[in-house]
Amino acid sequence: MLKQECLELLRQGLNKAIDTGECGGLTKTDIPELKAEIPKNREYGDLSINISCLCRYTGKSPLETAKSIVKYIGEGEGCEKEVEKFKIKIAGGFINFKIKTESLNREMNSVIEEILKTKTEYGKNNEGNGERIILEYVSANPTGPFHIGHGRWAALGSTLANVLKFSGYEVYQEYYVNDAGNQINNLGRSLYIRVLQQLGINAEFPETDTKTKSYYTGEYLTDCAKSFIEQNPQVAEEIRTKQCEEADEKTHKQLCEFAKTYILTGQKMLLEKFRVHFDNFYFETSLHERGDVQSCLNKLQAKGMLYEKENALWFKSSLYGDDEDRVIKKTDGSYTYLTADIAYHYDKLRRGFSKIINIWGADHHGYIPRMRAAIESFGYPADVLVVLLGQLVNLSMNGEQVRMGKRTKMVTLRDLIEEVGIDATRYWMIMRDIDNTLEFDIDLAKSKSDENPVFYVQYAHARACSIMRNAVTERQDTINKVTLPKIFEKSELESYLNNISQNSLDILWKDEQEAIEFRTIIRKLSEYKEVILTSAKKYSPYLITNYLKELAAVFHKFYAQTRILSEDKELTKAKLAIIKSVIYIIKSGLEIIGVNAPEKM
RNA sequence: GCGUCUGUAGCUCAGCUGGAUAGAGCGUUCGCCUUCUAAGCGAAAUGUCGAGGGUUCGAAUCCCCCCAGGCGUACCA
Repeated sequence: MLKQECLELLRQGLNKAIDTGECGGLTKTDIPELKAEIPKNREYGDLSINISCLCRYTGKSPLETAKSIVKYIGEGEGCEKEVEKFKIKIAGGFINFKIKTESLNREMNSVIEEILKTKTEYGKNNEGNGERIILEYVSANPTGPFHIGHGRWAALGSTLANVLKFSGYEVYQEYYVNDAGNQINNLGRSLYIRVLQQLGINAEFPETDTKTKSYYTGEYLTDCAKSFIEQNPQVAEEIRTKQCEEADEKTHKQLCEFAKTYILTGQKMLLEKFRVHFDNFYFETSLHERGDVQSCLNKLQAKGMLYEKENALWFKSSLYGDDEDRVIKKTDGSYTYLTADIAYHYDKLRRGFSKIINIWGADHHGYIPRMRAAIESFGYPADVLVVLLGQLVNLSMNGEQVRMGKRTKMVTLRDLIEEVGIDATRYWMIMRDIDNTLEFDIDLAKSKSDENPVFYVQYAHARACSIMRNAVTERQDTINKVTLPKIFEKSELESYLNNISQNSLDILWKDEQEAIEFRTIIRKLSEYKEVILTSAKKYSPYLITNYLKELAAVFHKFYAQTRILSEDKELTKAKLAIIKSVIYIIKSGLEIIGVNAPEKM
């Protein structure tokens, strides 16, 4: 890599300058990490190293410091020097490297060669070195359909899993099902009302103002009630004859179980459809059944992390930075949500994952300190737990905000997917940083125009594919009304691309004007590696959508100004090598974010 | 009150591990289809980077404070 070579040259110069005492107080140990970057303004050169940060040690101005370093590099005088591959020029505190054309072209050739050899695997790296990560996301309650926010976590989580895997992590995707607690009782009671209604009995949801007893009044339980009656005719008959205000214990249990399964099944189907795959669905009830919750409490007890107060059992989370201690066992003897969740996270640790990543909605942020406290109580470092807090989604339609309430009529994820499609929904859900509230404009996401980044990127892919097709098929010349022969036999072209040699690409650099265009697009392609890496390191899938949009823009521009297919077969082949590379990278990027890469549009 | 996220062009947002003149897209105006998809390309205009301090050779970027908005602040899950 030329970047490393620049840095190496600089290091050599710097060391000599230090040895000869020209760098004032700068010693070899306090040299900060220097970076070679592509300058925004390309007139400065191809790569640039900023050495201004050394000035505090050297006691000289940036320019003087740069001069004393460059003095010991290569041939030439003063501010302009030359080495085998670069021309070096000082500008203020910047040392700029202009890569000599021949080296540059060779670098470009090698990028294309690597892409064509690795195909959609280009950019794969081993940053993670097999580290085992458990990624938990969505984990919606089995009490209703997914709302838009769940869609964001689903898209984000599945993409993150893909990026991390691409970067050498081993990722286990898990979904936690909160199938215990009051909410399930509420669900069962709500289903009972719907069943009564379906049986033609006059029943309404009671007005409630207590926090522990409420109802899910959404329409979705109506369908659930229908299938309950269908599948449990005797029970339905009993209910009809008794017409009680509330179901008896046994029936209630049955209703709870039915509703839970019904909704969960629907959720699973929707996730699959949305291209989100979980390795495991983890049930809260299983924790209770195995006694894991109790044994986890024993563990905390043994560590002196629990105490009794006001007839409840408390967890000393404030010992580890939480604002206050938290109730672990209520006065009525039941556990809080936190209790089971601590047991769940303890289980994650026990299963041997070295990193626990959770995607939670921003409304759960207050929950982080107590969870972290639990992790630390068990003797694990606090940073094994990474919580990615996702800001919520604002939906707008016809210029109006659509609020998403949970228990009233709302726009669900299913509605959204039906309206705008899976590709657009996924793309839109991840294209903003997780820290930003997402403005989801349904009309825009639906539009098949340049306003919509999804189509812009997909269109670039389809366009590129189209060129590849045209290269190996006969075409109609509409003006002269003749059939143009195919330029290549399919096998001929494929064999060329699959066994690419760098020499065959040298033809690209003959025409100076075109060479500039080729370099622009190849440089963009080579950025993909870094985008993947940063995206994985920062847990930021949106960087990939940003990149894809930029790559698509570069390609569209390239397409407009450069003719690919021509009589010159050798040149055409080499150009097609670039086009094929573009296809691989876009395809790879879209695959990672779970969006289709259509070959025709 | 406390915690947390956000505040960059009319709109939606990049840039925020500090660096050389702050970038896109949309919208506006004007161009480009006689050979590879015009779902595209080109040109023009647009900014007290929320305000104020500080650190630094250098700040949209780091620190402090203030202002505005979202979210949270349960023995709910």
